[in-house]
This record gives sequence, C-alpha cells and structure tokens, in this order.
Amino acid sequence: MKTDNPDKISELLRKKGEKVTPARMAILEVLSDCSCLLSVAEIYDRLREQNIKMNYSTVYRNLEVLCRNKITEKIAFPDGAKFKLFDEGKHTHHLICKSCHRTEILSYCPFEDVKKIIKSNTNFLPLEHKLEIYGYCEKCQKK
Amino acid sequence: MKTDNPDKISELLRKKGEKVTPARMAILEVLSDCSCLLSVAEIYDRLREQNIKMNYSTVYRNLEVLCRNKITEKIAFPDGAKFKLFDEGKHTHHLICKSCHRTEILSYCPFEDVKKIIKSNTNFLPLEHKLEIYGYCEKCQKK
DNA sequence: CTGGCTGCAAAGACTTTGCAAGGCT
DNA sequence: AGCCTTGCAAAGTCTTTGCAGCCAG
Repeated sequence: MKTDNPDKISELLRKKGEKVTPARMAILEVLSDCSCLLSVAEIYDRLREQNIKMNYSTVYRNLEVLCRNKITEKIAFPDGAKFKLFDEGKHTHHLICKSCHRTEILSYCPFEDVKKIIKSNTNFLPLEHKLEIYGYCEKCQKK
Repeated sequence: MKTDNPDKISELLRKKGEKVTPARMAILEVLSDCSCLLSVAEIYDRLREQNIKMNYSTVYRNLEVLCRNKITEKIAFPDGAKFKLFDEGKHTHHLICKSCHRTEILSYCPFEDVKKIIKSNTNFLPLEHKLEIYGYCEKCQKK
C-alpha cells in the first residue's frame, strides 16, 4: 500500500471525474500509510494528529465518493465498518484480532476454486468472496 | 435448523442460568423457522406478523443475552448486523445476494487446513474464520 | 417472594442531509 | 465562472439505558 504515490491517486480521482481536493488526498494518504483497516473515527483521529482539521461529515462524504469509485473499500466488521484502499482484482482476506480488534490484511488466497464448487453444487452465482480469520495478533498473544 | 424443538432450546437457556421467557422463545422460534440470517428489524417484523407485540429494546436485549450465551450469533454484514442460531463447532460461511441482500447459510467448508498455513507463515494465531461469498441468488439471477 | 425481564420513553452513538460559503477545473 | 466540496448545525437512524411494574423460578 505504501507504494502508492499521491500523483497516481490524484490521477485516479481525475479519471473518474471526481475533483482532487485536499480532504480526499489526506484521507487517502492516511489509508495509504496504514497496513490495517481503519474506522471512520480512526481516520478522523489520524487526520487530527497530523493537524488536519476536517469535519466528520466531510470524512463520511469523501469515503462514500471514494468507495463509489472503487478507490477505497468499506468492509463490515463486528465492531463496525472499516475502510482500506481498494485492492484491484484482489480478494478481501483479513486477520482480525479478537483482543485489540486490529485488522491486518492477508495477502494470500487459497480459494479460487471454491467458486467453481459452489456453482456446481448450488443455484447461487458466486462473484466475490471475503475471508476473515479471527484469532490473536502477535502483541495480544504475549499478554 | 428447523429440527431444533422448543424443549431443547428452553433447556439450553435454563442450563446457562437464563430465564425462559415468552420473548426469548419467540425470537428463537423466528430464527429457527428461517434458513437465512435476520436483522433486528426483520426479527421484529416477523414477530409482529405472528401478532407478537414486542418492544424493540426487548428484541435487542434478548439478542444480547442469547449471543452472550452462544445460543444465537451476531454477524456483521455490509448492510448491518444479522442474527442466526449458533452453529456449534461450525464455521460461518454465507452466500450473500448482492441484489436482495438475502443471506443463506452455506454448510460446506473446504478450508480447515488454511489455519495451519497461516500459522506457519505469520505470527497471527488463527482461531475462527468466516467466509462470505457475494453473488446473485437464484431469484435475482432471473431478473 | 425476589431478581431478572418487559414496555415505555429518553438518551446515546453513529451517520446523513440542507444550506451558505469557499475551492477546484 | 460554475459546479462540486466543505463546515456547521440539525435531523435521522439504529442501539442502549433508566425506571416502574410484571413474571418466571
């Protein structure tokens, strides 16, 4: 994620016909600097830490625009929705700590053929999938 | 799910030291009669359809008690949390329709060995997992 | 009986919306 | 310049809580 540079991101916005604003760039930078998924509140807090004062409604509205344009992605978790940069073509596989709720991204997918199995066994047409692994992260295991 | 009878359910409650009340039995019956997962509003509506007038707060409070006792289970979805009877020892694998949001339960798990792979490749301790397949259900494919 | 459960109403948390002012292209 | 975006405040939605009365054990 860290490899995304601001120019690439701003071009993405322009291409989709959305304006490139400081607010959007700041939100994308926060998500880009983070290896885990962030809630709206966490994004808001990290912006403030960087002395970027942004209204909550602006954060919400921009995340809506970014998700609509598949630049970011909203994912539901037991403790609320979280956001990350959109993984083009990739699946959403996560490691979720049951203690601190930190959510890491698992870049590993062993399940491509599962869709085929479902297709042949049910009447459901599978398109995307999402795998979440719950357990304890390194830090919380030590406690 | 349909096989669960009321006596079994009420004994489960008693065993956990929770009172067996009409409200709890009614909620459990709604979930038991359903092959998919239900939101709080859907549970409330189905109760009303059966002429059972129950306060929203009672639905919330009882779902909290039932989930705490692992009799029901709360699962986060993009369009909000949903509930189902707890699958003892089973995983949570779902087929979620991108059109009508109906959520079916998939009783098939090809991934038991995935945990082992994660254990050997990361510092995360995997305990439970959840797989969601998004696509179109039979009805919505026809539209 | 007695403590937990229920309904009601109100508060709380999170998210969305309307409007005027400001900024991007 | 024109339209989209922003901040602010207010409204909406979903969920939780306090309290008085009720019910299961």
